[in-house]
Amino acid sequence: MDKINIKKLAKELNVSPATVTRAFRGYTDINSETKERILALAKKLNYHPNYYASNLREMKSKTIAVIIPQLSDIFFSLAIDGLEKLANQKGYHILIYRTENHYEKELSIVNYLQNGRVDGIIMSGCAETHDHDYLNKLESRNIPIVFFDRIYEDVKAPKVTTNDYESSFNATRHLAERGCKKIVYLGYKKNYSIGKVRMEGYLDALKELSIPARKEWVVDCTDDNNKNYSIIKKTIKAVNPDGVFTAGENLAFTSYKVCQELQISIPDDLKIISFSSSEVASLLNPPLTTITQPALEIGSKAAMLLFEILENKDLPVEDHIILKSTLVQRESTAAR
Amino acid sequence: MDKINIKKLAKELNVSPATVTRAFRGYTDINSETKERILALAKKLNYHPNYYASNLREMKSKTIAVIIPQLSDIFFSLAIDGLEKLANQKGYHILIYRTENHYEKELSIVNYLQNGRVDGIIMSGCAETHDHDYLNKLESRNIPIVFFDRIYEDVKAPKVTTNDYESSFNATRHLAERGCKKIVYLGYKKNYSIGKVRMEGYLDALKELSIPARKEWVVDCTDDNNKNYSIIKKTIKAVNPDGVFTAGENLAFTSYKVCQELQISIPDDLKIISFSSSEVASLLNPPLTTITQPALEIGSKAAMLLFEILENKDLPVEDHIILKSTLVQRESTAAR
DNA sequence: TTGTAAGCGTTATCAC
DNA sequence: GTGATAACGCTTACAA
Repeated sequence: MDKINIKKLAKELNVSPATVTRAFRGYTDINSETKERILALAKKLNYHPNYYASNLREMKSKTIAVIIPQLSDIFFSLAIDGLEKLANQKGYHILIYRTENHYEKELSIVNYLQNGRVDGIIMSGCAETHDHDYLNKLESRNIPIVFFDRIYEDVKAPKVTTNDYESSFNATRHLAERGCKKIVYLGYKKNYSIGKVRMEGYLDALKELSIPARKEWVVDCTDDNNKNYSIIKKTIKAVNPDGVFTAGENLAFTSYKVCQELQISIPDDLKIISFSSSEVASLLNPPLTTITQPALEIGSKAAMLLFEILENKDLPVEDHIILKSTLVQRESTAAR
Repeated sequence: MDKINIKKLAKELNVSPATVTRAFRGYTDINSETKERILALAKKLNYHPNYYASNLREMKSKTIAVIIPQLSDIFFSLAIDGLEKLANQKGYHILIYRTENHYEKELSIVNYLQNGRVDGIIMSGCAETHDHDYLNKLESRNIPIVFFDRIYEDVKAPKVTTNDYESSFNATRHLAERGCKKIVYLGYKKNYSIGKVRMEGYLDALKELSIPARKEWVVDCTDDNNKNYSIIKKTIKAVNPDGVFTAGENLAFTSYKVCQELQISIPDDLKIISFSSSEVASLLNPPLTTITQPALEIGSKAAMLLFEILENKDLPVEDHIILKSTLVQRESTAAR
């Protein structure tokens, strides 16, 4: 069997290609009997309108790109689950790109997407400190962006985040209220927006609590759990903190490991609180006090914003949606 | 500024569109000076060859679809991380589709993909017991599939799995060797291939150990942690097992929760072993004995197979790659 | 209700 | 080295 296309299908039935299109697109100006004949043969021959030809003709793709650092982080995978669900309902398709936190990758992905392949982009950035010209170029192409979680303040685009500053502030105070005096902040490289904001919440809380912050209390971690293990171990040995606030759950998990090895008891010797979206937090030993982000909702809100823009090019949309995180207290910060 | 395209760019420089293509595709039959002029203006005008036009012309998309039940499962997100990495190296793009374990969704996704949108498909199925004609149709379109983890035996396509049967057998024996006599298997609906295979490993191990299996020891769970909570609680109360073997880590996590509430001590009253790819297993209370799957490798192997097929349409590729899982013993199955 | 024909933006083929 | 031209498969005016 030769490759089927609209012309062959049309010829087979003695109709024109235009009529085949009418059948497939659900237009009303077509005899219902003709339509049935067309769809029946199409099914038999396994004909489907070629996606690329349709797109070329229509100049839109019903596809969006999602750019994130990585997938195997429960926060991002939840966000994408939420986002995909909405996209699916709206008939959109999702291309996934991972930056692995490399600026160069982000740059090349975004540049690539200038080719009109997607109608819009949802992203969580990894290059806060870099120049963002490559993103502004998208505007001239009418490819809208929506940011979530790791945003760029200097790019004019809608954003969805949680109340990171406030949450960090509260987390730090939470530790202090439970008696901690030496509170370490384990965060990510300061060029991530969230790294910075969370650190600021932490520092401001210390200030308000009249705890003089020390340089060695603020620790930059990486994406590599093994490296983090060394970093955290070194920090705990050097600083001997009684409280640890971590910007990501992996850092908390790794801190648990370090404490296990150093025979430091949580929460008696050291209290830990962490940002986390994972259900396992409550199953750790001891259960981990978390600031839980509404990851699914963040994803679907970001998608919602993008679709609003795409479906309503002129109307303005909300500029910055802030979803609240929740502090869930568990045993890792229990006062004894 | 009007929308830029190859014709306008060519006109601007007094060259033909063909020459512009030569510049962009790195062909050698072009004056290097001309090439530079073209690329320079292209950059200035932010011109990129239209993706859909190229694809229509070339009849290939350098895009693959990945169909999975969900993303927020560490196994799948790791697999996709591995897969994306390889795809990226090979210049392929990834479309993500979630079935949420609904056969209808899988069906409609696969049918949709008949439109030539992707060059190939990598999938983990959710409809073992259904008819798989929709997948066979892809063959006539020359769209290859590679399965991973949740495979369909009756579809002729390369597969990547772990040694599920053997691992389940060993896990069950592991429990028995540590004194368990009433071993419950918490699995997923039997129409998943892995659900079935893992159950068979469990049942055969019981047989070999001369432990008569009882119907109520084999429990079907769902994708909903709350529902599972009720199911597991009911089972533990009814059966009062001394060993639990779970087919997925969420089931183990949930079992921990149930034990917490019922004041059942792990591993003294009940030992637990589970399939899991998550790094948190070792941080649970107590640390969970796992059968750890090489999730990243599974993803990249599946991608590798697909690319081999795509780049070498005629040559046969390996039919079934089996990667070994590892039993990592921790405290949840300690003999006391 | 249907058919005709133009055109979406590329790229491959051929001619020069 | 370069240009003209046809085709990829579809959709949409417009005509009938």
